[in-house]
Amino acid sequence: MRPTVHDIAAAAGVSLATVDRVLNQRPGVRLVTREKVEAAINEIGYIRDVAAANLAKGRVYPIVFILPTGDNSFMHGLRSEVHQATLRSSFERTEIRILEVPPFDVSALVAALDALQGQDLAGVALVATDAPEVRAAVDRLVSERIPVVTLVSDLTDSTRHHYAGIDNIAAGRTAARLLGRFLGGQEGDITVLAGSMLVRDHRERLEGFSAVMAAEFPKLRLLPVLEGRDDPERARSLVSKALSGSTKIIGVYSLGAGNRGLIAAVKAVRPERELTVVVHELTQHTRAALMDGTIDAVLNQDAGHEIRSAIRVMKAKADGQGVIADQERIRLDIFLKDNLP
Amino acid sequence: MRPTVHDIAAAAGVSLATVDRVLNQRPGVRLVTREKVEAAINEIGYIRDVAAANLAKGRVYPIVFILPTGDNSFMHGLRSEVHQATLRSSFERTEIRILEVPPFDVSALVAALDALQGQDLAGVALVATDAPEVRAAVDRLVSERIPVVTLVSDLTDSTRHHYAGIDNIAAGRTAARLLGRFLGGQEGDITVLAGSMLVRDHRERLEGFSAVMAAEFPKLRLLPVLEGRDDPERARSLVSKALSGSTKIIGVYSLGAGNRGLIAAVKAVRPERELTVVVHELTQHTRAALMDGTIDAVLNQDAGHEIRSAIRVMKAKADGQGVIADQERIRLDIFLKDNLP
DNA sequence: AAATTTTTGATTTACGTACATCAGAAATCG
DNA sequence: CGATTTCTGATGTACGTAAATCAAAAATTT
Repeated sequence: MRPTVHDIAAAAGVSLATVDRVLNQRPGVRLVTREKVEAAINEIGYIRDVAAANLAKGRVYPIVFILPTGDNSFMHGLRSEVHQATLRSSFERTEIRILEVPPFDVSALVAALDALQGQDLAGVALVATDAPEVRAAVDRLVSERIPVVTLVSDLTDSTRHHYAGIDNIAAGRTAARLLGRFLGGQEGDITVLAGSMLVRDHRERLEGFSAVMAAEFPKLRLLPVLEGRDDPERARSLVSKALSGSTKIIGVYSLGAGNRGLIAAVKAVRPERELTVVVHELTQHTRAALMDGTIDAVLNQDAGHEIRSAIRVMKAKADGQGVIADQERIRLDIFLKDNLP
Repeated sequence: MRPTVHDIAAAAGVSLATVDRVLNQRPGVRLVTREKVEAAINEIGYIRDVAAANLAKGRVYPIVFILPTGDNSFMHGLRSEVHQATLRSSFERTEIRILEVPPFDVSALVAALDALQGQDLAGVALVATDAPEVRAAVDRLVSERIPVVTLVSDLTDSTRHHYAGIDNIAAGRTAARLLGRFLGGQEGDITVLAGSMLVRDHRERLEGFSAVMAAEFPKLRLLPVLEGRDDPERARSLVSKALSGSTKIIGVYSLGAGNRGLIAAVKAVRPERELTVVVHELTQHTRAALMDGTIDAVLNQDAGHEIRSAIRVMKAKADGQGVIADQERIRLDIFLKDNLP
């Protein structure tokens, strides 16, 4: 059986009350006594039973998710996964609140973050727009000892505790290799559709994609990036225009959301044009397009895993505990039509 | 706050003791009273606080893992993940025991399973060799109300509670499409290296692979399957012989373990021969081969996830609880050189 | 109706921790 | 040295559940 507070008390030759004072950093313990107790804790390898402690404390974890509004399927999925999590909240002792802010809107995000200051929170998770103001607002929360986790898109140089999302540079590189290999040795143009260069995940995907394309597939030329702002209609018109503008386009990489529009644009030129298409985020639209051959591969991050991981990490940080790093690594899923879940 | 046993007692107009008798199926409650209590439980939506119950019971979960011996890296990895789990056992209240049996050995596996009968276990996890005798032995454990989970390779038609592993037909299909697309429109032979057709995962991978190859890549011909018994040395000699036997081989699919040997065989004919190679299981050897270009893609199942998932599921079953299905789905990882973890 | 059996209630202890109170001991101050 | 402050111990209650005991009530049997 693992040691308890009683064992510490016995080992250190002090009373239970003193052990409690040390463990919970309450005042009224002389330095020498405190050290004696801490030595005993280390020696017998005491680890607090979090379940029992939570029971005694009646602990709950108030958590806030800040998510972008917008009607693309990926964000819908993310919101829906947070709602799923709220259904489990009585088991997990969480109290989840969702704030919605306009996408790519720095000041709205900052305002939402600042409004959380002073609240007693076990954690804040946000889809970050990568800007200095946002970073500063996050740092303010962190300095209030509130655990902060970035979701999907990370924040450069901030002090956030954790990032629950994929390695976007690797994702871009992977997309490039898939597209390049699928195209065999063909020569032609590649068009890239992004959401916005204001978010770090999109920038990083592009960076990885461009690097591998340049280094390993010299016969493929990248056209200037289209910014669809993750909006299906805008994406459709941009891609349509690009396709009619150049007949040399043989590949498409969509690194953001709004793929509903992209799929429509590609379908409109089929079957006259042969296109190899790699996109991000598995939704009902991209899934159908993968099945019917409009798309060749979908790169995905599992929103459910991200949300659950973010919650686990925030709770652990709030308790000053560690996490199983490997378990919290969000993986890049690659879906071909054969391995759809 | 969620309702407690006290709330049930008040709602049903009975004492705490009676509620306890109903909840824990203890004798001494009249049918009408029991129904009254059960009605109250449903009405107020009581859910047992598992943490508090475990605390009160001093509950531990004795779990047995039955793993094949053998010196291929994948099984080493699997064993190592179980060891990792034992390190967390004081937190998770598990008591994990590992039994080792020779690989592909039906009677040894049956003997190990039967030896567990009558023991008070919270779960048994095994890498199944797919045979009727094994299925019968598993069914015997299940009929003793011991939760049984198959790991990595499933058992046909058994009553096991859960399978913690990937969809191997999908894995085979995916391998075929990757190999087919990477080979462009080339014509030639494909050689397939398996471990043993006695295990269901290998059979299923082959089935999926063959199906997609036949249906979508008619220019690629499958050579007879080589059975390497997951042994590196045997794999090396089989593949070497095959490569020197036919100069038309342009692709290799290794659906089992022992890839150390396969890699050596491929390297021996490089760079004269151009081969596209897809293998299963990410190990230090396959990782290095992916990096240096010997291998083009690695399909992987995350052993750590499988073990942790198996433990979560066994604990939940032992408590008669449900699981988050999506969380327990083991995903097929596809690794190119760009997205290695 | 009495005797017996079955069912129910009341109460207590326990799990490991948190937290509060009060008295007593030890240290520090004047 | 006494007075004060600081530290420590002893003790009790609580969290939500499990499990046991014993007494009392209700149902059943004779």
